[in-house]
Amino acid sequence: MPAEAKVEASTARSAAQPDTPALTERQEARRRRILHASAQLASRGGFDAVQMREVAESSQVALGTLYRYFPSKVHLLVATMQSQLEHMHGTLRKKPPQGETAAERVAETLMRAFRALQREPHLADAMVRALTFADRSVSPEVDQVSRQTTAIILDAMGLENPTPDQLSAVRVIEHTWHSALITWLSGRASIAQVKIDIETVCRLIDLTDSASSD
Amino acid sequence: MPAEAKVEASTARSAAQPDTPALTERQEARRRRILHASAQLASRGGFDAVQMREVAESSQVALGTLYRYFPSKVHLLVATMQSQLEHMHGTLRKKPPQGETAAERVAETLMRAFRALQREPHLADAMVRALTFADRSVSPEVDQVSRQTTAIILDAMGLENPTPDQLSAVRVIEHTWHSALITWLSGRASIAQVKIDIETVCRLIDLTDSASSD
DNA sequence: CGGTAATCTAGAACAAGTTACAGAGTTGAT
DNA sequence: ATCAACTCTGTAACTTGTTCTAGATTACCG
Repeated sequence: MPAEAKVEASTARSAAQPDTPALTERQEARRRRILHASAQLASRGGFDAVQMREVAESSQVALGTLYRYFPSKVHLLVATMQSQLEHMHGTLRKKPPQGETAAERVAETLMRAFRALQREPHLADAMVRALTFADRSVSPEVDQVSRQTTAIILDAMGLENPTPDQLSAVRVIEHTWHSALITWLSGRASIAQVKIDIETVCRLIDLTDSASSD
Repeated sequence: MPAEAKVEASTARSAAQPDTPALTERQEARRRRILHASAQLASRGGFDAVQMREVAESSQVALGTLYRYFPSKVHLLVATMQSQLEHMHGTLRKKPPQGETAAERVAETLMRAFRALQREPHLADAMVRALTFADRSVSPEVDQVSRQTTAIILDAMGLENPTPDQLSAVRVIEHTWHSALITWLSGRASIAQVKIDIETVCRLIDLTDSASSD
């Protein structure tokens, strides 16, 4: 039998990954420390500043243990993004967007998220770069992030049963969102530019606004 | 004075970067060998298979020289993408798309490019991953790729003087194109999915089809 | 309590990107 | 032909992500 008493954690993570082997309290604590250290280092210097040895030291964990929890730097940063996304989804829920149309509400929501990212541009850099650099071995985790993002957008649209067309539009919005962030982070597009791109792509929603949910 | 007689090359590259110090024939040859080796290795195993030491060896160039020509692996792969893009733009010019509307023609063009990438998925992986992973130090080169892509799309639309709205739509299409490629490369989206996303985003063009060029 | 299986730690070792450097090779000018 | 300036080569060193290993800890079970 394994070490450290297993405890059923009721976090979003265990809910999302029911096959996860269930962690001890101390293990949960370690995991939190690691993610915290990761976010902290990322906030300073972005992707490059998140160095595995430093994360391990900051979180009081041996390097090998860090790799047991997160099998690669990209896994770690994608998990960091998951945790930040959950936080943001919670925040967004509290103040739903005010726009008249679904397109306006989605654009408003994404701009709100964008402003949050602007407050920690280095952290944003680390998370987004990891997300787009992730290879197949990180697919499940990246997919989880994608689902979370989709949920946020659908929330903003106020839809229960989106049509396939609407889901396509949402996917395109996500594509634009990620790629626009990258162009901003690498200094090739201004904040204003990103705003325009988001507003532009959100018009797609109106194209599918007729047929809709229950 | 420097070594090796300077020769004014009339390639797309020197035309695009007039500040480039102009290369010797032998230097042009080295550069070509390097790009060729890069593409070859990428075609095998994707991003990870492009190892700087191997590229240097394959192209009969010392490691230091490789770094003089391309200051990082990402620079190298972005340059590889530039060269591939030029080739593709040439190919596409020869057979313009047949669609009735601008949206159809753009979608057709991108799908043609997509099919080309499918023939060398590893190469596509290396180039696209490099492109989205590039940091600020590669901005000029990435921007060049972006301009080239924009040119291809505008060609397909058949526009001379695009409106700001249309340029926004084109940017969003590019965002979707890059991000959709990534989801495909990382196995999170099927080919069919990418097709749908491209077709979906191309509808944006119709939204701006009224006001247009001469 | 004692045993055992899994986990954790500390540190070495390895891999690949990047940098540094000494010496040889080119090139254009004089 | 010689020189100065630049470039190229070959190689070692350094950095950081990743893997490996031996020994200490922890948790559970009887």
